[in-house]
Parts: sequence; structure tokens; C-alpha cells
Amino acid sequence: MKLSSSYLQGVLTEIKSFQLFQGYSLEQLEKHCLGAEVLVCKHRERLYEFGEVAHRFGIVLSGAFKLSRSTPAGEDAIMHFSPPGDVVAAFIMAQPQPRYPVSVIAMGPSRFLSIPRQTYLDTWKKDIELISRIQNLLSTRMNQFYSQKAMQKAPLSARIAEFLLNFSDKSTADEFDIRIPLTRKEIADALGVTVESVIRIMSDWSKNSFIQTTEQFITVLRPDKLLEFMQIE
Amino acid sequence: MKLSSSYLQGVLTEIKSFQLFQGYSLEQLEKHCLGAEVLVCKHRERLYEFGEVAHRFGIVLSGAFKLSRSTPAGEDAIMHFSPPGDVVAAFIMAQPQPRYPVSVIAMGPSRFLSIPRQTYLDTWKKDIELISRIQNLLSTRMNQFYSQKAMQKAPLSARIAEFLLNFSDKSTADEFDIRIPLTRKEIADALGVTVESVIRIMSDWSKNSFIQTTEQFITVLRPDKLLEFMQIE
DNA sequence: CGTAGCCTTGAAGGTGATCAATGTTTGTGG
DNA sequence: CCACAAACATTGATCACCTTCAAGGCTACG
Repeated sequence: MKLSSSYLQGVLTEIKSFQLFQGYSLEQLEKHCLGAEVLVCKHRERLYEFGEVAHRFGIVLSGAFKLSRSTPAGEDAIMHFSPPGDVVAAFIMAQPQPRYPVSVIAMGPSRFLSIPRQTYLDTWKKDIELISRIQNLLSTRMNQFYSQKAMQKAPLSARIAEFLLNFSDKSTADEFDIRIPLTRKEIADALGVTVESVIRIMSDWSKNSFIQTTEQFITVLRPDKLLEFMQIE
Repeated sequence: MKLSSSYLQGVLTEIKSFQLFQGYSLEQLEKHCLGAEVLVCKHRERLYEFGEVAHRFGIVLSGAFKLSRSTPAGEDAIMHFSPPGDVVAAFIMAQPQPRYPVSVIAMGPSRFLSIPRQTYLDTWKKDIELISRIQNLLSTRMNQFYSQKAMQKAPLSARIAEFLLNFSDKSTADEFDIRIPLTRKEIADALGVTVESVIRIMSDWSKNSFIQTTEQFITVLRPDKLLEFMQIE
């Protein structure tokens, strides 16, 4: 599934628009993509497995991926959702013999630019600006953890509200779209609770038209109402 | 509380022994500590406040600090415990106008080497090896989060077991010492549960001599027993 | 000597888990 | 193209675990 160089050009212009590479030239990007391949993944395809030695890292081109781990009970615990433009496993590339700290699974048809670890060591690691931007991504991710952890003792409704608002696209004014197709099960796995509990709360919100689900995509119609759930109750 | 240069020399040799600075010369360290001061903190003293603009970061010299946030209900949610050698707030220094993502509070009498943000931008940021090591620290911290999140649905006894074993000093063979003075309240705040629940489980373990508490320090006498709680139940 | 923080124990109550059953959608192979 | 399986969504009943509330004791510290 290696890519021809003409195809690579298209990918380069694609990733050029990502936050991470703001201001980078195509030549620079080409160096950073040495040995890269585009992986076209189907829904639920497993890209990396938790515990495997990590020879590659990469960037989400389209679709989305979930980063998760199995619990002792054999269930899934989702750590993070990676939208297009997000880097996956770049943080651990500098370690001597890195192993994937999570499994990476496609959510719906997705594309991923897979880059060999050696390229990280050769070019990424020496690009201070890039490292710095990746560190910012990591620290954003860490902050999401913090916000969720701060709400651990709050009732489930508050935690789901926080979760949904966190994932919302705040660009539009009143309504918030969630650009990743999330199932109730995935929300449950991300919060460490059961599907049934999530459904009970969210179907309540659906009935009251606070949220809406059309074809896997959730829209928050009344963010103000969800905020109420976060604070008081 | 600025330090005289002779005093600084002592601090430099002190931090030279930390993992983070393995192989660094005193001259290099001196550059990285431009404008640094040693802060001597009393128990429960608050070093940084959540949300404040971050002008400084630093390294824990002795004692320990907890990084926490307030929950909407006014309680504490502890995100991380920083032992000597750990860096605090270094990850966010590269951001345009960084704000502390957590409050930093001393646990027992502690000392902290506080360094101005400008020094980070001038010298730390340009030291690729150092940045890389800090990224490893961050990724270790992230991994702790992952492990805890993977156990969210497990019974509380399993989560406390995981927590205690995670903090143990594995250097000694059979017994594990926890080098940070942890109160039951702090364990509760770190796990997002109530003190009472933690006490009920831990006093049970104390009665069975699985653990022992002497002067704020907890020793795991029977790590094998705690492991059992983690897995099956 | 009094207050503040921490530890402990007990009783009662609620939130979310578990179990079970059924419907719906999606994807796959004959 | 249909049949079947697998994943996802939904609802109800019961139950357990952890929380909440209350009260009391202990130690450290100004």
C-alpha cells in the first residue's frame, strides 16, 4: 500500500492545511514524510495494538480514530478520540524501544498517514518548532483528562454534558455539532460507565430536544441546558 | 528569597543527580537555571494557583507537591503527585500566554526550584535532548492516567490497589515503600471517591497486614495480595 | 488550650450496575 | 438481493456499592 510520489504530493498539500504544519513548505513536509504511506482503513479496523513495539506513528488524514485499552474485565476504555490533523503515537517515538500505550481503532472509514519511527528520529526530533507544537497537542490532551477527572464525583448527567460540550464544534453560534460519529457505547466507554446509563440520560435529553442524533452524528441543540446539568445538579 | 551564587552551586549539584539532567555539566545547568530561586515551602503551602498566568515553572527539589483542581462542588481533585526530580508546568511554557492547568500545593515541608519562563524560552526550548526527556516525563504521566482510566469500572478496592502499587518503590524485593506521605483524603481525592470509602477498604487491609501506615508513610507489605484485588474481583 | 485537619465507625439512602428481553441498523456471504 | 449475523439502541426490574450524614477521637500547631 505504498504510495506513488504523485499521490504523495496530494497528501502533502492535504496535511499542509493542518494546524500542526501551519507555515511549513512542501519541501519541509516531504522530508518529514520520508517513508510514509497512506493507510485506508475500514470501520473498526485496528491500526495499532496496545503493547506492540511501535515502529510507526502518524497523522489522521480523514475520518477519526479512537485510542483505547482493554479493561481487566475485557471491556474497552477509550482514552482519546483523534480527529483529522491529530498526531498519534508521536510522543513515544523518542523512547528507546517504544510500545503503543493504547490500541488505535478506526471509527468509520478513515485514512491515516503512517510514518516510520526512523523518520521521527531523523527529522521530526530535530525540528524544535514541530516538537513544541506536538507538546502543545499533548498538553491539550492532558487538559481534557484534567477536566474529566475534576468531574468524577459529579452525577453522570454532568459528566456526559461535559463530555459532549467538550467535543462540540464551537464555531457555530447556538447549536454545537459533534464532528465525530459517536455511538452511545463509545461515550460510555470513554466515561467508564455502562451503555444503559448513558442511554437513559441522553434519551431524556433527546425527548426534551436538548440534543439530536442523525446518522451517528450528535448535535447539541441547547448547550445552555447541558451547562446547567454540569454546574448545579 | 533569591539565592546567593554560592548557594546556587549547591542546588546545581543537587539537581545534577536527577534523571532529567543525567550527563549534564554544571555549566549547562547554570544556563538552564538563569534567574532561578529556591522556594522553601511549608506543609499545604500553595505554590501556583489554577488559572493564573504562568510566569514560572520548576523542579521539585525535596518533599513533594500535589497538582490538583477544585471540583464544581468545592472539593479537590488531585491530578498528579510530584516527587523530587519531577518538573512542574514545563510543558506549558511554550504556549503564548500559558496559565497553570492545576494548583500546586506542598505536601509536608518541601523545596522547589522556581525558574522564570523566559529561561525556558531562551535555553530549555533550544535543548532538544532536554525537551525530549521532558516529553518522556509527560508521556509517563499520561500513562498513569491511562492505567487509572482502564480501571474506572473496577470495584474501588481494585482501584486503590492499583493506585498504591503504582506509587510503590519497586527497588526493594518483597515490601514496597511509598515515598510520598499520603493521607487517606489525598488518595480519595486522587481517585475521585470519598474518604470514608477509602478508609473502609484500607483499614481492612491494615487489619490483614497487607499494608502498614507509620507516620504518614504507607508500606505495602503484601503486594501479591493487592494484585489479587486488582485482577479478579 | 482551642482549632483545624485527619482518621474512624455506623446507619441510611441513592445512583448507577447488572441482568434480561427486544428492536433497529449495518454489513456480509450465499 | 435476500438471509443472517453482529453491532448498536432501548426499556424495565432488581440489586450492590459507594455516598451521604452524623458523631466522636486523635494529633499537630499557633
